[in-house]
Amino acid sequence: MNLKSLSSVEAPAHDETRGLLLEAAGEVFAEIGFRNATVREICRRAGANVAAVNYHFGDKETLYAEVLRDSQQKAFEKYPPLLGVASDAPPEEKLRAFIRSFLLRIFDSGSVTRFGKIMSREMVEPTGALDLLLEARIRPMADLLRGLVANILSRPSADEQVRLCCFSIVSQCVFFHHCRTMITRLFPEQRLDAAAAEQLAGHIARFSLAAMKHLPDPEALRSRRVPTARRRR
Amino acid sequence: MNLKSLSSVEAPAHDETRGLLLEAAGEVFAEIGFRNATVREICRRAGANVAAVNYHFGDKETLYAEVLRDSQQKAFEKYPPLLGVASDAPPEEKLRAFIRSFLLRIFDSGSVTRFGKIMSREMVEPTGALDLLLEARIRPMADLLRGLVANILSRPSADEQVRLCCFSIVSQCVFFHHCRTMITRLFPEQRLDAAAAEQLAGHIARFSLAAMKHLPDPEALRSRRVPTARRRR
DNA sequence: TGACATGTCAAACAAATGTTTTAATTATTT
DNA sequence: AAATAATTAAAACATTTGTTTGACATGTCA
Repeated sequence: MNLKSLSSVEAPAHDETRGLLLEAAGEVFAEIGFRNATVREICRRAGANVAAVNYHFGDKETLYAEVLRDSQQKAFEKYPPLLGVASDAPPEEKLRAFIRSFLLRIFDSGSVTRFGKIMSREMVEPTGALDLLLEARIRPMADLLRGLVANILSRPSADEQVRLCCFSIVSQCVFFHHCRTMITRLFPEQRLDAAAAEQLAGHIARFSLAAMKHLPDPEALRSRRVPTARRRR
Repeated sequence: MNLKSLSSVEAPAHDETRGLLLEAAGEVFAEIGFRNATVREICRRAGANVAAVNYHFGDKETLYAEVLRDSQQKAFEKYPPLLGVASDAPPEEKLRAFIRSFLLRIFDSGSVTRFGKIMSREMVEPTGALDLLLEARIRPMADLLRGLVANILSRPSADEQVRLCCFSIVSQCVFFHHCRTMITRLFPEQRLDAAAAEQLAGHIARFSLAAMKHLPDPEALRSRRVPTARRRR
């Protein structure tokens, strides 16, 4: 009857526990990782029976893959790689936007931050679920950044210098979730929240743009190393 | 008799298994981490009984702490922070040495590399063992770097700009063990070994020095943001 | 040699944990 | 309302894993 259709719209009753499990699993996996998380704890938080995970998802691993897919979707929905910048903007501005949304994706409070936490663990201890994200999300991001950097450096995308600069930029962004523990212990004065993201994004963009604009030319650098160079200074 | 003292010099016979356990544990912990490692696998590799770990070290955690202490010791013995640079060298040259030895410490083949692998995991999932290293090794390194950067930027050590630049430099170094998985999947052409360490160290030093030399002045930057700035261009 | 400390080993213990089973309950359809 | 399907619940299962135990061997020293 209409009562059924109505309830199914505002709250999907029949798979309510499935949703609760997904939510609880997201929390737990982000907090302590796939291996350390127990289905018992997940079910407890979801207010469900221990058997619920296996009934709704088959096994723990599939649940994890589902959580990763879900959190990644939400993270990129809220913070697309070039958030708030026109498609015809200059590459420097696009790079700033890229760095900023990267950091916001990490420092967002709430459930979005799960994606970053889970990804940190995937870097050190990859599961099969990572491969799904790689081609769908990560590689397009990498290609986008490579294009921007190539443009800024006026060099081909496949250039070694371009690749190295991409490493330098991304490394500064991921640093803050990978090393959060160490940073807060060594530098308690450094805040790590959404407000800090804006500050850090500004620094990383300035630092990287200054570097790329004034990087010594690789060809000149090579010839400088040759012992038979004509001029010593 | 002298037979005993002789054998104890060239090979400590009486605690031979202890050494074998330490070695095997180093391998296993570096490969799969503290949580995933089983004392059974460690003992198997050491050719010892399952009870050996508890007999020689008390428990698994103490063994882990011992491994971390040992690997850290060896890593810094072989690659001190300012490897191969005179104490009166200019700060730019010291920074180059700092970056280079950082990377060599990571990419060294053999048992030294364990330190980097274990540290990567400690960043994401710290154990109690991390605290021991923090004050003894990590903080002195951080202070050293901070001093160099402050010198290069001609700013006080406590300056925010200095702290941010330290982040930028260290992040580029640690990137290659934290994200090794992702890097090799996205950029199979990027080698990650001792030879690559030299190449990468060169890039990171050039990139960071170029950035710091040409970073816009923070005071000028702040005033530029003020809406009542006198001159628009 | 005999007493004693040290080290090793096989077996067992105890707890944690992913998964399965089977019955009960609830919802949906005929 | 009866039948059928979907979901939940409690208990049990099977495996893994850190640790302990008690017997046995080995070396040391009086």
